[in-house]
Amino acid sequence: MASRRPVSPRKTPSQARSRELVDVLLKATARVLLREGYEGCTTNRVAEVAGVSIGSLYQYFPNKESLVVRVMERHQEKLRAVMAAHLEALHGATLAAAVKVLVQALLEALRVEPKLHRVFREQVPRIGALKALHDQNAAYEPLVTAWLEAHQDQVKVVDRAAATWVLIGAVDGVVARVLVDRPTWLEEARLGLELERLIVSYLTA
Amino acid sequence: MASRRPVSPRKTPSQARSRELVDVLLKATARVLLREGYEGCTTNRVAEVAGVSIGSLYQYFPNKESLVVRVMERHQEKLRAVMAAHLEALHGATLAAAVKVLVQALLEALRVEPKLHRVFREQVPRIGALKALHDQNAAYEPLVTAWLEAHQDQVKVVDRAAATWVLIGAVDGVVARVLVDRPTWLEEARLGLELERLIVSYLTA
DNA sequence: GTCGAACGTGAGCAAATACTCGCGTCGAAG
DNA sequence: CTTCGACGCGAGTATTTGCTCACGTTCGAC
Repeated sequence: MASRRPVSPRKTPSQARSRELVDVLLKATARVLLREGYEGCTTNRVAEVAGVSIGSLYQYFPNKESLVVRVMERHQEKLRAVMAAHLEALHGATLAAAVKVLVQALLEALRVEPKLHRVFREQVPRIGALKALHDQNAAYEPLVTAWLEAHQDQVKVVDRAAATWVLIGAVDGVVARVLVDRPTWLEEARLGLELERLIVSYLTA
Repeated sequence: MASRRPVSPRKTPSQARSRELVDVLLKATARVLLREGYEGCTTNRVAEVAGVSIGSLYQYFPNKESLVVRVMERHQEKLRAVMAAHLEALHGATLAAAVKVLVQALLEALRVEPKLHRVFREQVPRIGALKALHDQNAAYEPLVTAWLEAHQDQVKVVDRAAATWVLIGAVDGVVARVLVDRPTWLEEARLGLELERLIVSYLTA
């Protein structure tokens, strides 16, 4: 292998054809990730699947990691968009209603590309620039804490910081398990109901 | 790299010195995993750290994956042993008491080698023979379901199968989050209390 | 039409890495 | 003491893979 981690800056696509090329490359990366896994996702293979020269790939992406980072970022932006569309309904909602909204928003977001989401979780290592992307949902910490504070009259919580991590961890864990072991449950109402019960009962018991 | 996935069977250590060699290799693997991560855990590096010839390594381990598999198996055996030591106290316990026992058993097990545990979770890919080891806690499914059935008089659960996955996922998720973002909490009582509340309130709400 | 810049190409390099093989050493059974 | 198999060694091989570079092509401004 050549020198590890080339830092050399790459071109930014300016003309239409090169912007399309970048798009084709990212789609190919996702495709390869799905079919061959992270280890099989080599730069040469991505270029081949994209029907693009390996040299062109390296004009816009400095290394393999940056490819996967961009694909994950794109995916997470989609998730955020789907969730954001639901969060309007939060204003002035009771605790139970708010939880329902949040859970439904989360589940609908996960239905966007569950297979790809699973590959990210199972195979993409939590290393370097990729690590930050995995910890994305840890970024919700202040939001959850604030939300708990806003509903403090309806919530029985001793330690708000601890409750925040427990909530995030628990929901994230259930989602991960379902994604891997019972993916079809994403389409069923039961999962949402159980998640709501998990959250509400923990907060109000 | 040589031919992928050599299936050739390896020697089983019979004399004392070779059994020690295998032990040294496994300890070195754990050490390298901790310090250099999974990607940096090459067979050559493991042999070097172990102070052992690369050839000797390949006499007892057919490939890199088998090394990591053995290290994870060893670790999981330790966890099981720690947990098993606590599970005597389960007989005839009430639901709340049983949950307390289970949570404490789990937390004590996690305190064995949390750093290593974290590396397994964060970096070891869920691929091939390693995948099964990651899904270890999914193996608790029938036990949890049976346990729910045994306490059905104290538990308000609609769908026992769904509840099982929610429980396993939630606990696993909280543990993962704590291990990564708040490792010091493993030593504090608060975490156990919150976990108990999460489980008990979900089951009895 | 012309010219310079952006774009696209793919053969091929350099480093890394999983793994083998031939040879020397040690241990223990007789 | 001899012998034989288990043990241990590490230089070396086959292959992969991330990445570069010299060259040809297309685009768009003038």
